[in-house]
Amino acid sequence: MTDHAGPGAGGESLLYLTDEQLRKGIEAMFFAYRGFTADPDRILAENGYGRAHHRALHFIRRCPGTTVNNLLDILGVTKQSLNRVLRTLIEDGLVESRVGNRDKRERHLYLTDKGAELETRLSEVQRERMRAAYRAAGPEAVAGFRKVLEAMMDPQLRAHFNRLKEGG
Amino acid sequence: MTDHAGPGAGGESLLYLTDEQLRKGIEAMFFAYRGFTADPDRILAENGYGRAHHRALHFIRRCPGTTVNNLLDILGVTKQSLNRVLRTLIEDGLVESRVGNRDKRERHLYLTDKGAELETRLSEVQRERMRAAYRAAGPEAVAGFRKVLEAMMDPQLRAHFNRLKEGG
DNA sequence: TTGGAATGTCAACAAGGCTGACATAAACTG
DNA sequence: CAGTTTATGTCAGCCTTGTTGACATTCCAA
Repeated sequence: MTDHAGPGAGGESLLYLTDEQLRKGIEAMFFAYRGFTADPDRILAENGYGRAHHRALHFIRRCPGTTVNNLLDILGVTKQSLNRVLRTLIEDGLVESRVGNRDKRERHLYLTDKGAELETRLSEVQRERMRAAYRAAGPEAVAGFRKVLEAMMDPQLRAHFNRLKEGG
Repeated sequence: MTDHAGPGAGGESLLYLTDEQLRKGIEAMFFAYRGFTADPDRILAENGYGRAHHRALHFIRRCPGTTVNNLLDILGVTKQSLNRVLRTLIEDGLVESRVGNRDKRERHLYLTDKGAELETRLSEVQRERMRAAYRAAGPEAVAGFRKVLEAMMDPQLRAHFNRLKEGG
């Protein structure tokens, strides 16, 4: 893995990165993302949902009462796409949509108990995979992992990312 | 970012991982993957291709002469899906399919000059994003990043991953 | 020679992106 | 108050990319 840290501890010095090393990182992202989504995908398929539903459930749990517009920003899809997903989740009683108090144009989204239950099941297997990977890789690796991922995001998404409640 | 590494420096000891920390890692994967694919997606859209084409081009470049079956394993899609993509790439003169010598049922896949050119353009922007993230995060972070990603893969995919030529 | 493997192809279907157009209600602005 | 903007929902249609099932071809190997 040739750390090749350059001179001092602190620094951004030059970091030699061959095309091959970078390609390997690209492939690592590709294969890891497959693993990352594999477990929840199975549960979703059993219940007749897809990844789009998972994403909505995840962020509604994380930001209870979020508006549709905020969710659109986070997910980066069109309102038509999101609406299709939300409609089924609401019809199926997993998500509740409440008209806003201050601004009655806005809809605030919440998980119902049933929605929270499915979200928990999905999240559980995914967290378990993360936990196992974190443990296998060790604490320093975890810190590095998150640094690189954060640096890889588009700035606007990084802002969203950092705005989400940090639990640790 | 409160790394919270647990007691001593060295160890795998117990690594306390709250659900919130794990969720944050999940979100990091989600947002980072968006960034990861954003740049090539733009180039692909200009040329009327999609991510599936990119994946095929990437692995054909990495494994020149690979068979369709091998590619199916790596990509994890059905032969019908892959075939649709390969057909357009072959029709457009980006990929060449040569009948095998030893086993004439097999098709060996190669990029044409034109295909290599597009792959290079796609790869370039993606490598540039990786390079920037790696540099921003620092060498130790890169090592950790790859450790966690590798631990996150399904074993079978990890085997594929490790079989790919390592440039560093 | 026959079975099975590797490949290709056709058809149909679904999820989940997209655009464009249009509707409604509420809020804001002058 | 009139007009505009904002937030949301909805309809219709299109595309990519995944799926399954069925079937043809080719050819290695027993």
